[in-house]
Amino acid sequence: MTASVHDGGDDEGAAGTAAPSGPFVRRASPTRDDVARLAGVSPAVVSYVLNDGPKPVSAGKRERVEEAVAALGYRPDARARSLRLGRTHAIGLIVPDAANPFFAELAQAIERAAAPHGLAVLMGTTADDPAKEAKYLEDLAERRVDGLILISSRSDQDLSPATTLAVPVVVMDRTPDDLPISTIAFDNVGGAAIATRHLLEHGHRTVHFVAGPREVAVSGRRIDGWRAALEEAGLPTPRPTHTPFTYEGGRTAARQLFARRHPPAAVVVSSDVQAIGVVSASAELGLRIPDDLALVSVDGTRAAAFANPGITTLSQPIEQMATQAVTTILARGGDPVHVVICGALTIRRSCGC
Amino acid sequence: MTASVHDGGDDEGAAGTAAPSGPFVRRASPTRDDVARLAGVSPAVVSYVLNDGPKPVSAGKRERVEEAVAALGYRPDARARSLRLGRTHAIGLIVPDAANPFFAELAQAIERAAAPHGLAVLMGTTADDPAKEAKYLEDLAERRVDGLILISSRSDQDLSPATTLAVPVVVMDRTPDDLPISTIAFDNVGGAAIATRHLLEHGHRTVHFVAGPREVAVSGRRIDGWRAALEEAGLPTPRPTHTPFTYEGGRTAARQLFARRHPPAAVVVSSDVQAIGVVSASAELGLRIPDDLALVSVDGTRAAAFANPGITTLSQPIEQMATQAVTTILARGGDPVHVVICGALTIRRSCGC
DNA sequence: TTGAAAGCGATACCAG
DNA sequence: CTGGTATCGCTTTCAA
Repeated sequence: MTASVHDGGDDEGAAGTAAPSGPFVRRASPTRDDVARLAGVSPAVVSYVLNDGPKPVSAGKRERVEEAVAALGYRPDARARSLRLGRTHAIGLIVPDAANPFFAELAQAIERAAAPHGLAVLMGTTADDPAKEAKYLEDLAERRVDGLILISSRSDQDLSPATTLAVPVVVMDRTPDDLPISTIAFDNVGGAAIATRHLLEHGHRTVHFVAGPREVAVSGRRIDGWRAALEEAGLPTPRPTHTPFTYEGGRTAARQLFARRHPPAAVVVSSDVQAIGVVSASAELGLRIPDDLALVSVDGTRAAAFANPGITTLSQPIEQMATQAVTTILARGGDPVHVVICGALTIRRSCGC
Repeated sequence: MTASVHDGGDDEGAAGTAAPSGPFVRRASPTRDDVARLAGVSPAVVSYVLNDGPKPVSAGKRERVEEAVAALGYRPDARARSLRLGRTHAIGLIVPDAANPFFAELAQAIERAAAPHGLAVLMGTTADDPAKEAKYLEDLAERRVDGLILISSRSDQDLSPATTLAVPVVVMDRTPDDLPISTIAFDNVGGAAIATRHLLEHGHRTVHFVAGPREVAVSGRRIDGWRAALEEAGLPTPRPTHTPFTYEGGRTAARQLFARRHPPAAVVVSSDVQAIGVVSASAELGLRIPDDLALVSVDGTRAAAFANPGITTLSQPIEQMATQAVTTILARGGDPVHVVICGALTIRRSCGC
C-alpha cells in the first residue's frame, strides 16, 4: 500500500479564477453586521428578514438584505443563535460500537427519527469503556445538546452521573429502573426465552448459549431468558459461553464449543454479530448449519438476513425504538418514563425450519 | 410486538432520595456567574481557575472556586466558549449510509482519529440524496464545525457548494481534482484492476462486474479499473450490472446474473455489502462459491471476512485514510492537498484460492 | 417600519 | 493577585 501526495497548489496557483477572492483564501465567515452594512440597514432588520419576524420589514429593505446575504454567502452562526435561544437542535448519541450492525442500524434509525425535528446527531462510541463513556457524557453536556441517548454497558450503579446532567437523558437497551432517567428497553428476557423455546420446539434437549461479556447488562438479561425457557421445560442449563459482542467473539465461541467432547447441536447466540461469527467459524470447521448446529440469535439486523445461511433471529423493532427514544427526548421535563418493547422471531434457515 | 409504558413517577415520587435537589427537578445549567457568586469571587477568577490561566490565582480562592464548581455541578458552556474562542472542537462527517459496513468502519476510524485531538464528530447520512447532502453541508457550516469530511456521491460539478463554505473540507472516497478542495481518495481504478486480474490469473476468461449506481462516482472508477484489466488481457467486457450499494443490491444483481442463459463463473463486485448479498443469493439459488462462482470484491471490511465463505476483497486501508483525513482537516489554511491511497488484496476462499 | 441596546455565557485585556 | 469590562454573533424588547 502506498500513498502519493500531490500538492494541489501547483496546478491551481496560477489560475485562481474559481474562488471569488483569490485561490484558497478561506475568509472568516461574514457576520450579520457585515450583511447589515452591505444592505445599508441595521443589524436588527437583518434578523427580521432572516427569521421572518418578529417585526415586519418593508419590501425594499427585505430585498436588499436578501441580496446582501446571497452576495456574502452569509450563514447565521448556530452557536450564537443557540446561546441566545437556549437550544442547540442537536442530540447526543453514545453507542458502544458503531460498526456493530445492530448499533449501526439503530443509530441510523435515530438519525432518521431526529431529522424531521431539525435535530442533528452527535455520535460517540465507547467500546464499552466506562471512562470513554464518562468523557462523552461530559462533552455532550458541555455542548448543551438538547437531549442525550445513551446506550450504556455499565451497571446500574455507575449510571448515576447521567442523572445530574441538566440534559434530558434516555437510556436505551437496558433498564436501570431505580434511577430517575427515562429508559426505553428491549424485552431481553422474553426475547431470549422465545428464541430458546423455538429451538426446543424443534426437539433439541440441550441448548447452549453464547453470551456477551459478563460486565454488560443486556448480556445477563438474555442469559436469564434462555435459562428461564430451559427450566420451564425442565431441562438443565449448560454454562453459557461469554465472549465479546463482535464477529471475532462469535468465532471464538464457536471454536470453544466445537472443541468439546460433546459439541452442541443447538445454540442461542445473544447477538447477530456474534451469530455471524459462529456461522463463519462453523463453516470453516466443516460443520453445516442447521444440520450440525441449529442456531437462533437476537437483534434482527439486516446483516443476519444476509448471512449464509440466513440467521433466524429475534428481531428488535429498531425503528420503533428509535422513534420512541426521540419522542421521549422531545418530551423534556416530564417525569421519567420506562418503555419496554418486545420483539418477534424472524425465521430463516439457521434454526432448521 | 407490543410496547408497555410505565410512568416512572408512580414508583419514585414518594422516595425522592437519589437526586440532590428533589426528584426529577431538571435545573437549568449553572453559569460561571453562579460559581463566582457562591465562591465569593469575581467571574474572571473563575475563568482563571478553570483554564489555569492566564493569570495566577491565590490558593485560597482557587480552592473556594473548585468547591463551588463541584457543589453546583458546573460545566462551562461549550457554545459560549466556542463563540469567544473561535473553535468548536467538532468536525462534521457526511456519509451516504452509516449501516454500510465500509462507512461504519470508516466513521469509527475517523472518530478514533479525531478523539485524541479533542474533536467530536457530528455525523449525518445522506442516502445518496443530493438534497440531504446539501442540507447537512449547510447545517454543519452554520454550526461552524472546525472541519468537514464529506463522502459525496455527487458528480464533481455539484460539489462546488462545498468550496464556499468557510470551513475546511476534505472529500473522501473520490477525487474532484479540479476543485480547490482537499481530497483523500482510494485508488479505485487500480484496485478494481487488481481484483479483476486476480480472477484472470485463476484462468477465468469472462469476468463480470457488479457495479454501484450509475450516478455514484466511485462506481464508475471501479468499472474503469475492471475494464482496463480485461482489455489489457485482450478480453471483451460484458455489460456491468448496476445495483445499489446494499445487501439487497447484491442479491438483485446475483439473481439477474444467474437468470442469464450463460451465467457467469467469475465476478468482481464493487463493494463488500453487495458481495455479501451476492453470496447470500447464490447460496439460496443452490450455487456454490467459489466452485460455481468465483468472487472478489472491494472494500476490505470485517463483514467480508466473516461472510461464508470468506470474501476475497481489495482492502482499503481504512485507518490510514481516516488518519489522513483528520490530519488534513487540522492543517487548515494550507493549500488543498490530494492524496491517493492504494489497497491490497486480502485473499480468502471466495475467489477459489 | 426601524434601530439601539440588553442580554445569552464565556475569555482575556487592562487597570487597579 | 484581583476584578471590571469589551467582545464573540445573534434575538428581541423597547423606544422612536
